[in-house]
Amino acid sequence: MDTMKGLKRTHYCGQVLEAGQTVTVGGFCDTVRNKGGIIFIVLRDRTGVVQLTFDDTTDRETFEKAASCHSEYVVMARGDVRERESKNPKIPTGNVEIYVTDLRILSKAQTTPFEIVDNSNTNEELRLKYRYLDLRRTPLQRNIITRHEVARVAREYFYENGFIEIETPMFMKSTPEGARDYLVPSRVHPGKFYALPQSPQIYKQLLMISGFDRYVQLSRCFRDEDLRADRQPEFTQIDLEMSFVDAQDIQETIEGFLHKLFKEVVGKEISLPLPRLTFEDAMNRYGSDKPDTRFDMEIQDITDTVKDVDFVVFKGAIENGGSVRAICAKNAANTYTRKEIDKLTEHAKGIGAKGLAYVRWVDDAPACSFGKFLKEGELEAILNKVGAEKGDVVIIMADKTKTVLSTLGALRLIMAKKLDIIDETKHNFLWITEMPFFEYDEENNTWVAAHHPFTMPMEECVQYLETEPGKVRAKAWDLVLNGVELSSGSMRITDCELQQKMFELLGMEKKEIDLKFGFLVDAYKYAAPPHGGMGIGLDRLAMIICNADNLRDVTAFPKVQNASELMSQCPAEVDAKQLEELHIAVIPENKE
RNA sequence: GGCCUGGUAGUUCAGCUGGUUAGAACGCCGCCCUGUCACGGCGGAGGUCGUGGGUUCGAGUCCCAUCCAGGUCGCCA
Repeated sequence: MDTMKGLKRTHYCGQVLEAGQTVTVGGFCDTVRNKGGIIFIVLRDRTGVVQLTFDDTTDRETFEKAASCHSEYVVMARGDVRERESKNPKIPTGNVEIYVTDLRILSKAQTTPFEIVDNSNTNEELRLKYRYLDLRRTPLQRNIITRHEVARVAREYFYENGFIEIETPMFMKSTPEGARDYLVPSRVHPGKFYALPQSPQIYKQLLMISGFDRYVQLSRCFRDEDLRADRQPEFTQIDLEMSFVDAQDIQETIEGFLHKLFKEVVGKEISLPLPRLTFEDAMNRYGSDKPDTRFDMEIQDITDTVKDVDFVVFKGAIENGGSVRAICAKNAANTYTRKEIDKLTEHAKGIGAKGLAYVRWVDDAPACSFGKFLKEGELEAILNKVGAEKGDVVIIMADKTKTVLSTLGALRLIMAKKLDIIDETKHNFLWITEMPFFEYDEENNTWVAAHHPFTMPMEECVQYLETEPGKVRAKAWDLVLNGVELSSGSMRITDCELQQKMFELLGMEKKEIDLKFGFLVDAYKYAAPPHGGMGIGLDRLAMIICNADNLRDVTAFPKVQNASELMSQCPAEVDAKQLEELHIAVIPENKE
């Protein structure tokens, strides 16, 4: 094995070189093409590839060394740049090659468990086990670097706009509301635990009370909940808080950031201000609090149109205070055959629907699943109402309005995907405003906070706090991009009395409040500027910018669905001795 | 916890209503090749069919259980 003694890297592989230069490069052997009398090695580093060439003008020892190189060996090479005899227009450095005079094999590689190629079909499980090899692949390198660019622009933007970056603790007090906490035991406090932050929420509010005025942090957050494609147990937030502002100011600040980000990283000018939709409108039109607006297919209320239809399903729903709503899928009749609609219905049943009615308009006569209940003109009225034409499929559902909306909202996404009508090049941002303050917990028959308990209600709703909690809207908002919730923010309560009242409304006893949030309640007694803030999911933002459909593709070392990491095999058992030091006894899982 | 999908050479896959010695491509190893770039030619090695049980004369294939991975619902104030 060689050393790099006497060599110093002068260029990266992806840099465009000119004939006549003498350069030194280092990297991984991407491919070795040994033609017998001439050898080509494609050398790769994080910037790209360059071709190294060896032939009968190369000295014997170097030539033989080149012949012994294999994929993924780490080498350094010094040599002269020449124009290629046969150029390769497919790569940026394809016009030149390096005639190597000094080759050093710095590290040999065992055959890798999968090929390090751009379009790897290899099972993700294996790639995650050897994550460090997977990360050598160009597409992942590109994603990780793009993620870095997002972080870089965020820091630049917020620093330029007077934000101060302050680190808040990773060890904090557990507050069992909301998501489950990851707990950290304490050696010196037997039976006591820290919690890893789900967000720096409380600390950043305290920083406003301390007068820092504008705070930002790229903060790791932790939630012990089940994973999804867009949910990892640890993730990064661009977390910020601002004083002497209202919702509009905060949103404008974020819009400024997104504008700069997309201009610099995506090369795209997004037009401001970003569109806004109230929560209620979003639910009514898209059946979701995070609508994907890259396509239409909006939900339409046809309750009035069908109120006289003699169909027990419609009638029943309307009599019980529910509604009948529909989505019209344009030109879907060929894709959505009877069989496909049945499949869709099965799926709908799986997510809470009792069934679906449909109209499939192929030929001149639309096929209607409830046609036999219809009187003259009623079908035409429905089709007219939803704007259906020949070739369309109309999906109709009748039930409690909440169920209808959420189900049709889910079907809308499934159908759009299958119909391939989503323009992947679009970046559709959307503010969702006037979020509901409370959610009804059907299991326990109580109202629970939809946000953290420091969220400010809208002034005009304060009067309903005790009488009609369902009517109360919060000074809280979400930012949605292409149907993914990117960010959420709110104004905070600074009035001690109102805060006290909120805690009471949420059913918290004074003792409990003191125990959990006493320090925060106390803090607000010493005056606080009006303030609010947001947390932007950096991982999700990077995911969408990279056009990835999974957070794992923009996370260097991600966890899999059961929150373990396949490479290091964590979480793992620990020594009995360690547990003893921490005063922890493990109760075996109860398996029946 | 529920539902859906998948697990066969190192990798990606094929393997029919159960039936000789489980195949292909890429990768790997050896030899040849002076303009390759998805290099090419010739030859070769490589398999506990995720695991455990069952049905059968006979199981990669059928049944049951289980493990692993993915998606999703619940969950994520």
